[in-house]
Amino acid sequence: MVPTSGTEPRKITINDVARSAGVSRQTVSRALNDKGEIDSDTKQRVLDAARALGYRPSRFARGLVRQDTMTIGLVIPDLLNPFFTEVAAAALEAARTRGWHVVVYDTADRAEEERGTLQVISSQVDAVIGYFSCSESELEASTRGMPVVLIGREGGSTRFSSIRIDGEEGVHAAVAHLVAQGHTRIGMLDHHTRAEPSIRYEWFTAAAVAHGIDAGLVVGADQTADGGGTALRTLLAAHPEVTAVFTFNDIIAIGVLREARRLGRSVPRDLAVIGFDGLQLGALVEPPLSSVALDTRQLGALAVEQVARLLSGLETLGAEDLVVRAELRLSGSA
Amino acid sequence: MVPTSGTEPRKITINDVARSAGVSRQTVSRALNDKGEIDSDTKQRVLDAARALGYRPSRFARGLVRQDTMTIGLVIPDLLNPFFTEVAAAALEAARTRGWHVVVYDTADRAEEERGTLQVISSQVDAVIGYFSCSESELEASTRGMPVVLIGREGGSTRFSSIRIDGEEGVHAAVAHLVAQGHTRIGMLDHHTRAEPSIRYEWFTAAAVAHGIDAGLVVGADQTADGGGTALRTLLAAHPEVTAVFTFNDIIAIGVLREARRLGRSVPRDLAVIGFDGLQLGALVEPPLSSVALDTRQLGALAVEQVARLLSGLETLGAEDLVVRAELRLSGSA
DNA sequence: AGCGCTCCCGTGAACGTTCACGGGAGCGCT
DNA sequence: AGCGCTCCCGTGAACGTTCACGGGAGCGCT
Repeated sequence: MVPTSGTEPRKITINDVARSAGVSRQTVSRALNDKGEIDSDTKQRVLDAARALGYRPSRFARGLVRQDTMTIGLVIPDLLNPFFTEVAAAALEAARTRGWHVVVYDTADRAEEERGTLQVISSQVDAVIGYFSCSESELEASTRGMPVVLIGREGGSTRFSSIRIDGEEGVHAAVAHLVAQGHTRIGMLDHHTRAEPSIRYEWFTAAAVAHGIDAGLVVGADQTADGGGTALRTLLAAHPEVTAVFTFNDIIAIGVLREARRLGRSVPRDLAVIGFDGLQLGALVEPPLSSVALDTRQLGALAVEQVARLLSGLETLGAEDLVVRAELRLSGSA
Repeated sequence: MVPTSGTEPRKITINDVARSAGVSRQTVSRALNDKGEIDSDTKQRVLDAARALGYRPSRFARGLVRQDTMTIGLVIPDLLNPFFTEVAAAALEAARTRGWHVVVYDTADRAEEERGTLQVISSQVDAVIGYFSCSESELEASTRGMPVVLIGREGGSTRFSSIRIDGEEGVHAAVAHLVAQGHTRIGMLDHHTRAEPSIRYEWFTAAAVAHGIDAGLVVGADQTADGGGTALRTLLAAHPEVTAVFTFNDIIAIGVLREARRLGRSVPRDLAVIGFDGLQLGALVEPPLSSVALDTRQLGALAVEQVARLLSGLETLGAEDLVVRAELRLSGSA
């Protein structure tokens, strides 16, 4: 019979090691876990046997009997997007202080990968924190009974907790600042992954209207630096009179800074720029980026905190507590 | 008796749901896993009971019986360091194509956290990819029998596989380029987390000697942009004649670019700068960063590939295949 | 009436580990 | 001699799920 490539050799168990070393499985367990109550010679013999056989303990069997580990899943669309890098780092930090493990899933911004992740995640983790683009019913179907905390998404149902990002005042302050600097033609580079405009655009519109300026100078942009550059060209081609730009996020704004330089426009003199997110990255570019900044560490900490409450059955945080405020932070670019 | 905060309510099991719904545990399993062979009314009753009780299946029990999931641990010192962000993203991507799960541990660059991670990781994952600063014997003690692939570290023993970063030629090319541009006083900003100089410094020294220039203009720098700025000031204070700088990595180089601007030095005219790593970030700063660039995606893919071979018992890759070459990539800064 | 088939459900066993407990051997002390 | 203690080791049970298998009820067909 030809052995197929799929025929795994039967898994080595603790009993195989025990037999090989001439001891009981309990003694093997003692040797491997550095417990006492074992002779040092015996211990060495067991360790040698385990190594010779290539034994690896089953984490499932171990986890089943001593139920002391907690693992959460973190689902993000793109780890290389600095915003999600910061969120992930914050979540990892908050999880670490609780001794939790974090399985990270990067869905590459594709619905297909997100669906695939949702299908497998429930058997891997005890709770989920994430940024999802699928419908709530899809989410519900694959996370039955599991705590789920959404980030940056207005939760329609009460099934899921969600951390809300409130930038209304911050965006208002940003527009007010630009107007105070004398700008009257302020463009916005929104994201364009969705058909409908973003809530950040709505905040911008409201602020513009409140200051009596045109809120219609809007162009969709890819959520990358290149996308920001391209969108800036489009915006300036359509509206050359624009002297200030507010962007959906910092990555787009950084692309704007770069493109402005290529176009020979000095920032902030010829073009004022304000982003959104307040990434650490904004301090590295020239000029340093002004931004409606939010505290990503607080965001991660809040998400983990809520998961902890959901898991323990404690009183959960209400929607009014699950908010991260974004505030205007002025730097060189505006 | 006062209930202590530690008294968890006994975990709800499949049997509790079965009893509540008046069926057997197998029927509960069928309902929850969308298997057939179940009446739709029964299924709904089970689902309701499960929800009412707050039942969450044990992933350990499930994993124990159907052994089909593979999980690897990824240990990095700082996810916010863009180099490790890229490595992590690459590893996640490579793992995803294999259907593997990845638990990420950020050790915050602290030996204590690294030790803590090592202690718990063995019961959580099937293999480890990581960047460790501890000794090999410590590593060995806590990863007994588990495949381990180290990145960017010369493996002394044969116990561990390691992905080597070979920048010798790339650094030589960088120095050659600077010399060709007329630079004779080239400084280096090494990292200073360790007592001994880095291997990148050794490459730099060898290249400098080969070109007959002084290799002694070296200053240690923190692995941050601020660290790079501070180190540049120190370097220029001691050696005002320096006209070019090679840095341990891109983050330090970006700090150098920023500091040069503050000092009124134009890059590359007054100061040429070449980094190491080739981060995507380098394209966002002004001027775009020249760097001895390595392919982080290849690095991640290679690490995951080796883990797969170690786990399956296939022939493993030898040291000569576990190499990522870093090559000079010129951009605006030099 | 008897047979086979489909639909639906339940019971014993197994996955691989740790926990709880029991107990033998050897030694020192009274 | 008897007792207690330490050191070392082994056996049954349990963790909570899925798999394999058996089987009853109901229906249609010959």
